[in-house]
Amino acid sequence: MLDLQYICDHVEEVKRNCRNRGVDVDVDALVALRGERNGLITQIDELRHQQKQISAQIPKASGDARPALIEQGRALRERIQELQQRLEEIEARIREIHRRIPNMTHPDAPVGSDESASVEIRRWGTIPQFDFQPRDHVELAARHDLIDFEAGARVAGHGFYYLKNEAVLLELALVQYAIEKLRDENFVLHITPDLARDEILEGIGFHPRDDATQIYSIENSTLSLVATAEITLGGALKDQILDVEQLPLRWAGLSHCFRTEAGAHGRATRGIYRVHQFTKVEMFGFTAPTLEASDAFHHEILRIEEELFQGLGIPYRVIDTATGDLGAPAYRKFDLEAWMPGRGEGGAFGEVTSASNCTDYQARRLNIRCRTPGRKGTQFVHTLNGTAIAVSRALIAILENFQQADGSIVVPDVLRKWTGFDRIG
RNA sequence: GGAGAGGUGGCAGAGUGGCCGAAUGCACCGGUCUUGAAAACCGGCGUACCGCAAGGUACCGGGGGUUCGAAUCCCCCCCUCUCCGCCA
Repeated sequence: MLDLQYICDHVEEVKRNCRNRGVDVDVDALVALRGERNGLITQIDELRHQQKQISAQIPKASGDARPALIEQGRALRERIQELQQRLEEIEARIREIHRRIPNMTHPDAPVGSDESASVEIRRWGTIPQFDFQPRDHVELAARHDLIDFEAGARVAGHGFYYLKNEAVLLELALVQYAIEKLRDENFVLHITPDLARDEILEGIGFHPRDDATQIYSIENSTLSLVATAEITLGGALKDQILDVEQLPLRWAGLSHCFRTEAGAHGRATRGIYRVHQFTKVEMFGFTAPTLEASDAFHHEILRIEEELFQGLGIPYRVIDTATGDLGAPAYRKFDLEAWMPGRGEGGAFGEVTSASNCTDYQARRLNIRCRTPGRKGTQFVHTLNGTAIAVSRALIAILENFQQADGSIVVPDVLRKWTGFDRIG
């Protein structure tokens, strides 16, 4: 959520930003409604002021002066209630527009309506050249009995799967690898709940009970399954006031992630690229409320993501996400796309991580503030999030990049201390 | 699942219809004292909204209600804690 005052002070910028992000929202209506709202508030405050004065007179008033005062008070109450009702209607309309306005955008973020406008910043690694026809991860998994899609479908439906045998150890190794790296980077480690209250999801920017939601909700409750530990990590400090000197907070969280993938059917449904459940290690940052602070943290998250994939030896490219593809909360977003030899015709890059700077957009909704010594009041902190390892997609990259002519798969060196084996097959 | 207790400012914790936006303590900020620090003492210190300002209004878990007037009374909901049961 943007500050309403900011929106009204920067109408043209906000409108342009909405256009760039492909969000159709009537900013002028918002400004007009706010004017109406302010007028009403002024009126109501004045009436309440009168009412208070009358009420204060009553205990001191003589017996025969009282009935008239009481009657005046009653009349004022009724008038206030009327105006109050109108005010609430207007505020509801304001909220409806307000919540649809996305975050502002980093000046360097590429402007464009979709993915195709995103900019590749750099590449790392060498795309493997195979002197045989490379298999995709589904074939490789079948060959080594690593993933049971049929059992997943029988038990939980399409999009669920069982990891088996070496894949189990690979998942655990990837988690350990990411966790160890983040501990070395001085992140506070967490294993978070896999469910969260809907208000937390909304604060982060998800819409749990919407029609086209990405979120599984628990019936007869206000809980939903989390789509990422971003939700539980960010939500953990809801309504808290932090000391700016203890910022930035560097947090990491391990959780399962559940996604309905509504509307994604028929799109890359093969294998474990797009699934309803996976395991992920996530980074989250709370920084001081300045673009310098959050920008610096953003680049640090990106650096860590790159180092994780460099450590695995998986080629990737870094994408600066176009405005139309940022989603509402992000001010800027970098994605890592790993090379996946089995993807598309002859291999393709596939998204494996993302790193977002959400500035104060989430903090305003979650009411996470900080206090600065010598400064009056509080400010909303900046929040950031980034993927350390999303296991399912990292697994694809490992299986496909490190497959050998004989069908075996070489395990990245950095994982071997946890897998206990250096090759599958 | 059963029984009970409770939700008040950054924290702790008073407050059962008007004198309460709210005592007190801690924390924090400024000052006196001190070589410096601590202690002690003095003063200040919630958030948000409306207003050019003076100032005003709202906020005691959330929502409704009673009343001229509600932190305080009534109703509904949410949450937290304790004990018991069940359970990895």
